[in-house]
Amino acid sequence: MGTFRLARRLRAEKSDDDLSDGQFSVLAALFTHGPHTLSSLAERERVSAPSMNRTVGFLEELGYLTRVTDSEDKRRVTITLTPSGTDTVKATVKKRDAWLTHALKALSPEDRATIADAAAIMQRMAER
Amino acid sequence: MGTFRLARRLRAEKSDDDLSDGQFSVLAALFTHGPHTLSSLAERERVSAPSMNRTVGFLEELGYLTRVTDSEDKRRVTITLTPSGTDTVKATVKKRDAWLTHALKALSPEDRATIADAAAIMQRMAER
DNA sequence: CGTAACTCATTACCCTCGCTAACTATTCCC
DNA sequence: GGGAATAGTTAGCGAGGGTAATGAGTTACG
Repeated sequence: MGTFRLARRLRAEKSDDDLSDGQFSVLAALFTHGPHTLSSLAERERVSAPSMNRTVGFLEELGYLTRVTDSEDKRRVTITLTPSGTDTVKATVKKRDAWLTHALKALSPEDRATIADAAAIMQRMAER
Repeated sequence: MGTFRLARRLRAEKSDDDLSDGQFSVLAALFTHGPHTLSSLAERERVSAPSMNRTVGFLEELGYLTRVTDSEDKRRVTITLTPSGTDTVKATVKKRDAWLTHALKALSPEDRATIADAAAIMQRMAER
């Protein structure tokens, strides 16, 4: 179960970010997959709706996203990245890559390729 | 950052266990690496001493391990798996493997090999 | 057409598990 | 012998997850 330990390690590494993993992950999802409703976000991140609601609320306060109630179905709320949110995603990706790329540089090209392949496979597994 | 999502997925999958990841991880460490002191366990799991202390306390209450103060250095405490703890490790490993092996069976042998290699590399990275 | 059932978001509250700070007991060393 | 260092522990905080309950809006149907 070294995966958990690596996750903890990664988490520790980006420490002086203002955003937690879950928070950033939401911004990233909005960035790569466009606007979502609350529940679709919750489902995508495999988290309960109330949890996602809190995360979204936090990100809204920071001005990274906006909630707009749908005009057709007023129960629904459309969550969209603000320009500031988009900037943050780009900046954070860059920052986070720093440690990883540093760590990856210490590996052989073969190892790097292995990691990349495995990442793709894991992605598919997680989305199953 | 699909790694976090996979970790969450794995976590969800073993849900009706009585042990959390961290708790099980401690038992597994004792199982594979033998008795530890509190601080060595904390360091191995990359967790603070108080956190590890709580986890160990919990596992002690369940009768999975014992604390014995060292006779030479009475500050130190030796933490050892009980037979019940050993059984639990074996049983839990078996149970946890179920979902993973199921998921892995859906992959091609090449993919499985990739995952295995990557796991080894990640292990090394996490322990750096 | 009106009401019952359902759906989406939200609020209230709790639990787990991480942390730091502070304390105790023991050992080290001068 | 007494101060510094070390191992474990206790106390208390915060982040982030969960479930239950509520409110508002929509849909189904008698």
